[in-house]
Amino acid sequence: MLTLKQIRENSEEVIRRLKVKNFDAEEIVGRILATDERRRAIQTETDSKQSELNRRSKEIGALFKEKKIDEANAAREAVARLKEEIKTLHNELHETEEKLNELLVTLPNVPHPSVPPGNSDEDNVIVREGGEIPGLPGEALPHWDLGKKHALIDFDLGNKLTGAGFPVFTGQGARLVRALISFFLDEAVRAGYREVLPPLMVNEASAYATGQLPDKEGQMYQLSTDPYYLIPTAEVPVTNIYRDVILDAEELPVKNTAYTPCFRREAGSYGKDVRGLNRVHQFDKVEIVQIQHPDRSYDTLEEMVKHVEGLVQKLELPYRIVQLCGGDLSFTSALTYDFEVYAAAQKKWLEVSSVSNFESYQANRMKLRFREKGSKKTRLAHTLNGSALALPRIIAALLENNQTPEGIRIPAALVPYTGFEMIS
RNA sequence: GGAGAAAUGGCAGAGUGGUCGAAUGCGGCGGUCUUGAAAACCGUUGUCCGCUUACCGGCGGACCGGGGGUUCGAAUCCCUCUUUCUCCGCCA
Repeated sequence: MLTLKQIRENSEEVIRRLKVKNFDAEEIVGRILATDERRRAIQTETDSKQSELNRRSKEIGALFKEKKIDEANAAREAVARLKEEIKTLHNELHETEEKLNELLVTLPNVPHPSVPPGNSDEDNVIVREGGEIPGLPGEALPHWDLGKKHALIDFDLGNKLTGAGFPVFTGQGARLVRALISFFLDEAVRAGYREVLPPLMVNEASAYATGQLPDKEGQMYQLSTDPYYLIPTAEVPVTNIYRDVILDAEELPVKNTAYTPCFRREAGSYGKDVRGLNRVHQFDKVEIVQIQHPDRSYDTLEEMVKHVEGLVQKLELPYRIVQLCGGDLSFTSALTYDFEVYAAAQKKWLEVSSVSNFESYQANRMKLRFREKGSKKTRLAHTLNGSALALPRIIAALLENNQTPEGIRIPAALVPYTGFEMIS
């Protein structure tokens, strides 16, 4: 969430920039400022009363020690009312703090000044394109047909075992999944990321810290037996490693990578673009996460984009990088680049990665700070993450684009991992 | 799942109702000594909030696993939750 300082000192700017996200913050910001003022007034009063009580308690203790029992008892009665007042103020303070927090979490992150205005993905800006779109013959098959033809992906079986959106990979298909995971992890480790294998379920505090709660509660699978959520992305556990942590500035940037399955309910998205692997409830993804000094976080964002770009290039996929417009930007992000690859049989661009800078929005929620050498003050760090990469749509594009009369060609970079050059 | 024990600062560990944000040791930081380093010695060393301050800082409040309670006063007593350890059971 945004810091109170940010809102207090730049309220006009916050309101103005949130308009780029099509978010009208005017009223909420007003209420936040009023509630904050009230909170501080109550705290000042509580503190001074508490200070008095503390002082008197010490006096009473001293009186008892001097055996002045009557005086001590009189003093005890005298503080009774003070205690009542403090109790009332305390409750009020608590309520006000809670209310303030409830208001704060409804404010999305402020977009970076470079974010273009817009309402939907149609207003996103193409930053860069690369690779070549293959010319396929008219009878080219979409990946769901290829998956069936070569016994790589079984959607019906997944439906039997679990339900729609839980595909089963088989044979060379399963092997391709494993190869991609290993390839992506190796590339990340080569780029200096530490490999992490986190839990696939997280508690409420973790889901809250990265912003899944309360904003996207309906998108996560929740257990009914324990208060845990199935992770929608490795971002959640991996970023939360640093919840309530104070780092030394020299430790930055902190770079972690993790492969995990991801679980998403995808409530509200049906019909459009959900065929085959285009949208599923469980999928595999390698995520890269960085914690960086605020002065350098945008350089880091570029570095991460470059990393992801290197991956799609090695996979020889036609791609484009788009900067999300305000309306398409997620609740917690300040700036996001999406990667899309072209699936030549479907003739569709498929989103395979999302690389974002959250600035201090997540860090503030999870109290992730760092300290400059020699300084006593702590500052909020910046958090960033990106998919590197999400598998299903990569597989869709690989299968579709590389189909030949002899079978499906595996890009050279992947062959050491698959152990075969051709699916046939 | 059952029984017992425990949770204190970066770490180890003392503290069982007041003068305790907390002894001591280690670690960290600054210094003395040294050509340099080590050792030794001296000093310093948590976080958050509020008020104040041009700045250094000052004052007040909170925090000894989380939440609640008893008391004029709680690290210390009580309740509750969580976690860890030991034993038993189950188990890949």
